[in-house]
Amino acid sequence: MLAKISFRGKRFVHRSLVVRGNAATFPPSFSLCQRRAFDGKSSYDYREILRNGLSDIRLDDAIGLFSEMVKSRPFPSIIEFSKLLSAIAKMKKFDVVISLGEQMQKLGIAHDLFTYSIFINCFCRCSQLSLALAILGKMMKLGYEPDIVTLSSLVNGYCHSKRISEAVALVDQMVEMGYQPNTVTFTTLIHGLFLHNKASEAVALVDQMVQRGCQLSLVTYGVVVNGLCKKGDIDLALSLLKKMELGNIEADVVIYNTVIDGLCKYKHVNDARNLFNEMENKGIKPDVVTYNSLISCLCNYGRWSDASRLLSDMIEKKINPDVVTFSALIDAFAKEGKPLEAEKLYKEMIRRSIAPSIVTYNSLINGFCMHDRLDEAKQMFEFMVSKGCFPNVVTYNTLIKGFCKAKRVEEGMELFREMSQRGLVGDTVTYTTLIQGLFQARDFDMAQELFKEMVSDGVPPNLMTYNFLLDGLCNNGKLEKALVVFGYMQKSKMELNIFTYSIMIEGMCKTGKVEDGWNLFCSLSLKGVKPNVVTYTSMISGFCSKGLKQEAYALFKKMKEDGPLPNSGTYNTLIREHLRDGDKAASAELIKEMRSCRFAGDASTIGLVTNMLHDGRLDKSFLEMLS
DNA sequence: GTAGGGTTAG
Repeated sequence: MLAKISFRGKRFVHRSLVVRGNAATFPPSFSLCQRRAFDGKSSYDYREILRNGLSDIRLDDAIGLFSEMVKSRPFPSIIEFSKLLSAIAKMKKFDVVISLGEQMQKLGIAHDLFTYSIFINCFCRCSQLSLALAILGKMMKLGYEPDIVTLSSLVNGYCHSKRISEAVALVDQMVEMGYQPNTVTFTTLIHGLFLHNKASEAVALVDQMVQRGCQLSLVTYGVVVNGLCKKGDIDLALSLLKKMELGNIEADVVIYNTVIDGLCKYKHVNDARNLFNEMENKGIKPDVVTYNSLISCLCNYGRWSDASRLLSDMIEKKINPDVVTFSALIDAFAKEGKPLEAEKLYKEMIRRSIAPSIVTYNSLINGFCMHDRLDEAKQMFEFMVSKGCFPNVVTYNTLIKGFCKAKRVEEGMELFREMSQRGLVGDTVTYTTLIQGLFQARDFDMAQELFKEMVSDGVPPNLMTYNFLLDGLCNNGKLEKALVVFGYMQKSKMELNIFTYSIMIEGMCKTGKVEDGWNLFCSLSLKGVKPNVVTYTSMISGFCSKGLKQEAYALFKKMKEDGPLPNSGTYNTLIREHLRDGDKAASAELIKEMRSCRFAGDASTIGLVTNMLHDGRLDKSFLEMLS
């Protein structure tokens, strides 16, 4: 069950262990082997290493140290073991700690309160809460009472095991039993609440902890500011940052980065830049992450020249760009259809010995796909594999989307099969893209087949998947089936959007169920969903098809008063209705209005007018008016 | 010698 750690004994010994003695004459590893060969056991003092502190020790060396410790007789004290274990836990190598603990057990080295506490923490951190609880039971049987530290670890364990209500209950229980939750306990729970999208409870708990006399720490502020930024409450995050600084807790670069990134994500680039200046004025140096947030943000706006300027700026300030910096810029240039610029940046990152990552390659592939250069996309795909960088589900999704968009859905399906052969599992995006592609190619059966496969494979369809399915069914004359799916969607927890309703309204209107369509349209305001231009146009078209010209015109009027702006489709639908009706004056009037909005007659309208010209119902001037 | 957290790219 637990990860086994392979021991490669001597290779793990820390350099400082061998510097003493004949290090000058022998290379380190050689000198060590020599000594081992002499006496068959370690001849250096692990105690000295422990005394000197383990803060900078590497994992390999820590494991080597452990293997030396278990060789010595008598065994080192449990305090010495716990120093080593906690150093490894600080590296977040929790599985290693657990494995070493098991080895101690096998060797008959008894644990104490501290080592048990370390194991409980490690089990909690790697989501093995039940094992943590088992250790707690064992520990209590031995007469050790858990203290606030151990209990806080368990609170963390519940938070990380999606059992937030039990985490809350545990803290309540602790209070009942007379424990005093401290800053760490509260901060852990606040973090858990944010992780479970319970931001308001988290914020309320901050107030409670203050009332209980617990000081907020930099960590507490970090948790809260991050949680607020992630849900878009940037103003509150910003005011907390100010409050923290007024309370004499010194801000660091990371908390500024968090807020700057939040501002970037929620489209306040200028505020982000202002905060950037503010932090510099306060003497907090921005780092590569700060720049990466700003550069990515500018790239997302297509402001690649501003982004490039920031790259020069950071290099000037001797802040080294990394793979994230280059990937963001390469992504922007590739999307913009500037492959030469992207390649220049790619070469520059190689020159700086920065290894491209899968994200870099995926961006390059996406750039080619977006500009219908599928052959080059595939070449890039092969190139990345040749460089030992293996495609992931995003790589395949990008290529599949490219092929579907280029109406080459069979090749998309081929890629889908290939990825399965490589042991990669398609996700919601993969299936959704292919279902859309298949419907577009009018391969209705295969599309529905794939939807079934998606569900049976346990890949959860999302709203987009369902919308494509509804659209496909409606376009295939299967309104009844679409209505069943729609009914299911309404009963589910999914929040349907205007696309869902537009598809259904159009489907109803096109099959003559205009009244049903109208009822659904009227129900939208109750649902708090605003109809868009497509919804209005579908409904207007529905009225027209039933000859309900007045209703159509009334809805058009309402749309102009408080709805979305009519588009070419809206005008053309109404113009055709007037023409069929023989109402030349009204048609001419509407064509004029449409032209003033810079729209022109569409193929369907021009076709109708041409026919009417031939049979003499219209004169030439109509055709001229249309374009 | 034991507990908590926050930032960036597709």
